[in-house]
Amino acid sequence: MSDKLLSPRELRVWHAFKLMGEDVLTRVGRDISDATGLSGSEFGVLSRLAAIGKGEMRQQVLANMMGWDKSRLSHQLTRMKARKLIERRSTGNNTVLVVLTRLGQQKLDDARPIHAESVRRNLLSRLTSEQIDAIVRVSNILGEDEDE
Amino acid sequence: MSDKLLSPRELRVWHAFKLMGEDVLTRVGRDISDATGLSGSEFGVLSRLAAIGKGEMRQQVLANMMGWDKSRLSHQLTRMKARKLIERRSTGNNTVLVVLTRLGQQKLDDARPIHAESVRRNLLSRLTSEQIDAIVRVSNILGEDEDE
DNA sequence: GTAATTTGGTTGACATGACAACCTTGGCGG
DNA sequence: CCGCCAAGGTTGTCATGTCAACCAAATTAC
Repeated sequence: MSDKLLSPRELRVWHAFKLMGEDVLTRVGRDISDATGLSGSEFGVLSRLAAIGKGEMRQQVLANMMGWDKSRLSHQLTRMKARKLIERRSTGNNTVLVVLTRLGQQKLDDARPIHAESVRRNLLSRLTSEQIDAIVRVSNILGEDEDE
Repeated sequence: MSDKLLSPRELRVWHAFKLMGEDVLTRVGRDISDATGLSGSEFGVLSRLAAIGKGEMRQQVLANMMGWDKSRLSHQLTRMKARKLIERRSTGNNTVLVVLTRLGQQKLDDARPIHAESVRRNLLSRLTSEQIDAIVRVSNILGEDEDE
């Protein structure tokens, strides 16, 4: 069990694990994109913004919710601003508020039912509730920091 | 259960599912890259090439093993050729053989133990064998084509 | 106070991915 | 033969990610 290399069985687990996420993510992303023109990332950002009531949020907070670093978020917001999906509002001190635009809100409303249907079709409806529970537990374990 | 939108519980499952893959993939990729300079994709390509004995393979076959389309593979191979990890050998007809170079083989040998250790540390050792079995089963289900 | 650090964010360069248009070779129908 | 079309790859373009360097405001350390 602890050779220097992975056994064929371990390798199969690894490949299964990799494919599992990529596959489903790709499908859901394409469903959203085909129907609304939003990318999966854009949908994610818009969703989080809208989730907190006023549709505005500091970048730092948003980055944490997405699990992204500040650079990645900054680049993404630059692109989304160019597409008029969000605005950046400076607060005088050195923080920036990200604000949902009218267009962003509307695209989000369009995309939500598509997203819900796609997630159900590509993920939830294909698994038993035991399997779904297992995923959530595994995800919690793997999301923990290594050294604790 | 079948509203137009996802319930908070469904949403949590979705977020858990997304994070699970990204997280672990990123960690393993970084371990390999830090230790050897190979990216995760490069490691994947080299592994597959080496797995089939002679270390050479038609692009088509390789693309299928990776689950990539031909364009993606072609771009990747172009970059890897520039880094002297592989060569392309034309076969006279219109197919191309991808061949592992000496450097590619050596980098692969360096990376393998790192990869094995990282996959165990970040994935295998953190889960029970029941959870591992569940992952493989779920992956098989989700990898099936939608319409069957 | 003021230097050193931390916090919040931007930017440039480069690697990676998706998609569509395009080239070439090989078969095939007639 | 000739016209077509499929198979195998390449290429350009654009979106996305990562990394490191950078800048300014806010804290913290002396």
